[in-house]
Amino acid sequence: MTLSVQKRRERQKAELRSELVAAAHKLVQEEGYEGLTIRKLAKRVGYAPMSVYSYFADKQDILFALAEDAFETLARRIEAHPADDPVEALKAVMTEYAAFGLGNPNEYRTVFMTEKTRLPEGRSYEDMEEGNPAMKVLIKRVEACVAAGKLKGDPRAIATMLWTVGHGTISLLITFPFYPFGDPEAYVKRMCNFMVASLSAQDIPPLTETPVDC
Amino acid sequence: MTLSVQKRRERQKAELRSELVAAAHKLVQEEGYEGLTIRKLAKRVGYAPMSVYSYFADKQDILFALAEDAFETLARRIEAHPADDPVEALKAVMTEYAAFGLGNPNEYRTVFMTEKTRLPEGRSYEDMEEGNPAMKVLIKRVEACVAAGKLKGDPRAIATMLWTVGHGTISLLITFPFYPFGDPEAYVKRMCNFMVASLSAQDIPPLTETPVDC
DNA sequence: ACGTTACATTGTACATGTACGGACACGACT
DNA sequence: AGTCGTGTCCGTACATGTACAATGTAACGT
Repeated sequence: MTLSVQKRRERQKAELRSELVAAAHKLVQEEGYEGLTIRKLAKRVGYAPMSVYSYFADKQDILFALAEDAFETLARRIEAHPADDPVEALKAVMTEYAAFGLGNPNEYRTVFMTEKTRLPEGRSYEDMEEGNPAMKVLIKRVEACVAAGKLKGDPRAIATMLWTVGHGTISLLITFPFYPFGDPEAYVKRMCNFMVASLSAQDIPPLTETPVDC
Repeated sequence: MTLSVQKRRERQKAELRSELVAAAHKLVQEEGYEGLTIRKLAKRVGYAPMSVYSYFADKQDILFALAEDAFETLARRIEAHPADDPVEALKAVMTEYAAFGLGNPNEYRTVFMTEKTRLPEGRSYEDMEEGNPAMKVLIKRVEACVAAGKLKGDPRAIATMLWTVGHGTISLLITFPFYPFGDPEAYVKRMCNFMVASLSAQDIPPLTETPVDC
């Protein structure tokens, strides 16, 4: 019964990890984002500070776990949105994404604006989609637009470009709240509409691995 | 002679601050970005660690000073670029900006991707242009394009949108080097060309302070 | 049953950013 | 001249993240 023992161990470990994440979540809610320290977290669950490191590589890892939870709810919120017209459905992804980023700047920052020294242990790219389930929805809805003839070109390239602009918009609004963007929501809508209109007018080629001529 | 004495003091202080910045710069060159610590820096200039805080509010402030230096050289590099056609001149701003960001990720990060808890003491918005001289050039060249009839609309709005996309591109390339953007330079050029082409096709209204209808 | 091995837990220790308050020098004002 | 205020410099102290290694425990092989 070696396997079953191993699995029980893993399950135990996963449970304790979840408990730590829950405690961290409560701590953040109660004392704010900078109130989350390893020592306080350990005390909450009755462990020694260093024990936390059996479950998380470092503090970033804890923040990542918190942010992943938040992003899952984002994905659900996007999916839950009504999608009569494929183009409107695509716009909804961007506006919901932006609303989430502006409403959860800490989580957005830890996932999209911090150095990626260590990727969470899986194979690079899929892991990013894992930690960002919204990306999957985005690609799906882009494909729907292409299928409906509203957009033309490579879906992944289009989605990547949309992500690029959405991220630029959100991160600037977060980082420079005093810059005169005007109303944040209006600026988000402007960029969103601009991108959809512009993409509609072009045939977007796939991303190229090699340096390009012009 | 109160004034002159005050000024001498200020000059002295500015000199010492510059000396500290220079020492910090050398430290970073020698030991890398995480080798820059307050204690090492203080030892370099023969001060006690806490003395550094007479010249900088905190460590971020030091990093900011370093980054500002770097951005000034960026502005010079952009200005130095030949600008026969106004559209080409505009594209040159974006590609140089991107090249700088990809080549100096640490500086780019401290200026554009860190929380702005304390703005450097001046009045919000102009200070941002101060720390980012490239923005001034960008607006100027957008105005040139508008004047030449190549672009239509509000120059500041156009410049802001270009900045948004440029920043999104650079920060994603920096943060997710493993995401399959393809060749980074090619992706930068793609976004740059896409934006110029798209902006050419529309009349861009000014940024609005109030929430918008559609 | 017994030694071995792997792993969870922890105690200690260190480097770091920085808050706090003291010591001191020097110009300003009476 | 003497007192005071202001700003510089620094010694001490604390919270924090985390490296290192010791200790204990539980499963495993023999």
